[in-house]
Amino acid sequence: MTEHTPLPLSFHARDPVKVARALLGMDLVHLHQGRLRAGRIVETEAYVGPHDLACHSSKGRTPRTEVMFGPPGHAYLFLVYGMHLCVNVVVGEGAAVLIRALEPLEGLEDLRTDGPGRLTRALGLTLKLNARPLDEAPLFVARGVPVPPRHIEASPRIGVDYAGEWAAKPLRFHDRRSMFVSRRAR
DNA sequence: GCGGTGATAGAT
DNA sequence: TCTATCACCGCC
Repeated sequence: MTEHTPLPLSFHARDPVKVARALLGMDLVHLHQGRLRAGRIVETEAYVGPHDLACHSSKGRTPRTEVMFGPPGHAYLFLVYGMHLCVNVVVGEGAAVLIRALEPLEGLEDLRTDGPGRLTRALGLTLKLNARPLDEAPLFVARGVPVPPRHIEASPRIGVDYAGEWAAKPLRFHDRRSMFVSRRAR
């Protein structure tokens, strides 16, 4: 089994765009019922704070968004369209980074991990993981190989057309070399 | 292209 | 309580 070293919570305590770029090449690991499932992060989106109209925290502090105002490095999970979970890394101050695609590393054979809903299903994540720290089991971000800036492409975020001028901002990032970015990101 | 599905937030 | 909305996906 591959070695997986959790990153410290302080890794995520930076400008949200920097975190979104720095997470590319890191690993997302889920340890559950004796199964280890892990993938390399190849696509992210930054939701930069309450002033960002695409960001859930722009609705203010609610029971759901409270975790985004908490300490960096914790998980923010939510259900969209009644059946798909999305997983974010909290940056703090109302900001978070959505993980949109993984390259399978371990325990994900024959499962699709290109897309925010697919990857949470493949990893077996549940809403119960919401607000948990991401530096320890069962769910953590592990040290990987950073993606050099020349291989990172920025583009508009997916599915946020309602967000006015914020919809067009280049806050999605992906590793150009990866075959596993979600379809609409290529 | 279209609809399933259920948590969430705000209205009633 | 009721209703609108939704950071998606699979199938047509």
